[in-house]
Amino acid sequence: MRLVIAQCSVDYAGRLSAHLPLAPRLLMVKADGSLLVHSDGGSYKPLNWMSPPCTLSVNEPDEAQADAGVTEVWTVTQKKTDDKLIVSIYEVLHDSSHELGIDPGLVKDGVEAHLQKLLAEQIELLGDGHTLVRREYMTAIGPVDILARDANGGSIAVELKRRGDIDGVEQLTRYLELMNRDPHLAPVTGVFAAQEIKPQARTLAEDRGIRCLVLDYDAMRGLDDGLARLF
Amino acid sequence: MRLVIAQCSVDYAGRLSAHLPLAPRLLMVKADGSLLVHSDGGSYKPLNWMSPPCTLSVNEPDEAQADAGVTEVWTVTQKKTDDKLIVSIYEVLHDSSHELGIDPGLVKDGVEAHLQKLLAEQIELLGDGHTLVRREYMTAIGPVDILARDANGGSIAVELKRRGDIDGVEQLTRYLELMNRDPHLAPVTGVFAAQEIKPQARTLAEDRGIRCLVLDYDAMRGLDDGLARLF
DNA sequence: GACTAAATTTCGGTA
DNA sequence: TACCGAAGTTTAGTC
Repeated sequence: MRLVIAQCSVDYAGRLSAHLPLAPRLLMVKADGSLLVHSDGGSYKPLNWMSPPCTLSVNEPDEAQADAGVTEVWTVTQKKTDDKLIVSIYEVLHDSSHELGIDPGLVKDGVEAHLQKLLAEQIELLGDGHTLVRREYMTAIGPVDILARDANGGSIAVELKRRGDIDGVEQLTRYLELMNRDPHLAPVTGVFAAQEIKPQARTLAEDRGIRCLVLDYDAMRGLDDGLARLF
Repeated sequence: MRLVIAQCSVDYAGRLSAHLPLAPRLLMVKADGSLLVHSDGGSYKPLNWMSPPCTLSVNEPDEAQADAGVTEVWTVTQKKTDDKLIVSIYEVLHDSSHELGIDPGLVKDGVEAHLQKLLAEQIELLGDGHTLVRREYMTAIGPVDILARDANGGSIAVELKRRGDIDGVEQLTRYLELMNRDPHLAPVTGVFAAQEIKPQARTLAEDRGIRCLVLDYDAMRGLDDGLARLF
């Protein structure tokens, strides 16, 4: 990895056009040739970048550029998409290279997957007498997060989200439409379950006869830990 | 901005749990206190990070950590979400600080906006005899990208996307439902136009009587450039 | 400020 | 490998 702090301007041409005016920035060149241009603030997203696979070539400025004060021109190109990133360097303030090797990688524990597991274990949160049929119930247009039955044996399709948005209601609506055509399942009732449900999503859901259920992740996890301790 | 290359392991606890085993990595500390942990490959996304506003505190390792070879422990906390990032540093290979100042920011030109402009200019791509009514036609639930009329004077609502996904079809469906209640407009036909249309989105659209139109951005742009040269 | 839609999205899983 | 959905999404625009 090569780290360069430099006064530079940047131009990107590809899926869109973008330009960064002259300012000091960090240029990070990774081992795979990819380039990240970072400022000293904002989020984890760079101001501009080129994803691998790509190639970096360093060139002399032409006469006009040299007159403007450019000392180096970096061109990063991606073969597949024809994207091009051009960095005009005016002054290098720092330049260092480091051997890092390949990273062993991240170990992580997801959230929606965990929520689904917890709700499947605590299916009575849907209401008294509810039973689990199965998780990830396949349909022609994709898997329904949870299929259950209520106390009367009616089918319940559950769509799970961390944040309940309109998109999730649409998704569940499509599933319900399809499943209600299946005589083995119909009638199928929808439950939209999330840690947080946006008012507009709730309105749309209830307007369509879909029940909304707000889940308390910490409580569910706590109960799960409690169960784990008991057995 | 402070750049540190170090042997380190990283633990994150917050909306999920994540762990990075011991390896050399880049630690980028931005002026706003945010921290990015980068490896020497992958995309622009860091292996792990903490978004601002957050605070970084550097501490001595406890005895057990010191015995394991830890020389410094960085703790980054975000007050609002209670997220916590802990970096255990074993060996510092590089450490430098740089003044960058605030960045003037990115100037960019989107694609969807450009596509809309081009299609409005080349409205006959919708079919012979089609005429433009207006772009960004406002409805109660948001603006329709393009409203046009076909050769028979019938209304056409066009939803434009770079990538035609199911969401876009749902969006257009909502517009059509609403617009067809307006006697001045009805009947309104839908056209789903995109550079690329996903098979599932196409199926859903055609099932609802919405026509799909694949746009050739380069050709449209080329034609536009040609027009620009002519006039 | 809340909410919605887009992203040069990236990333992971599955058919 | 392509496609689809989620993301500690982030970001930008609109109401």
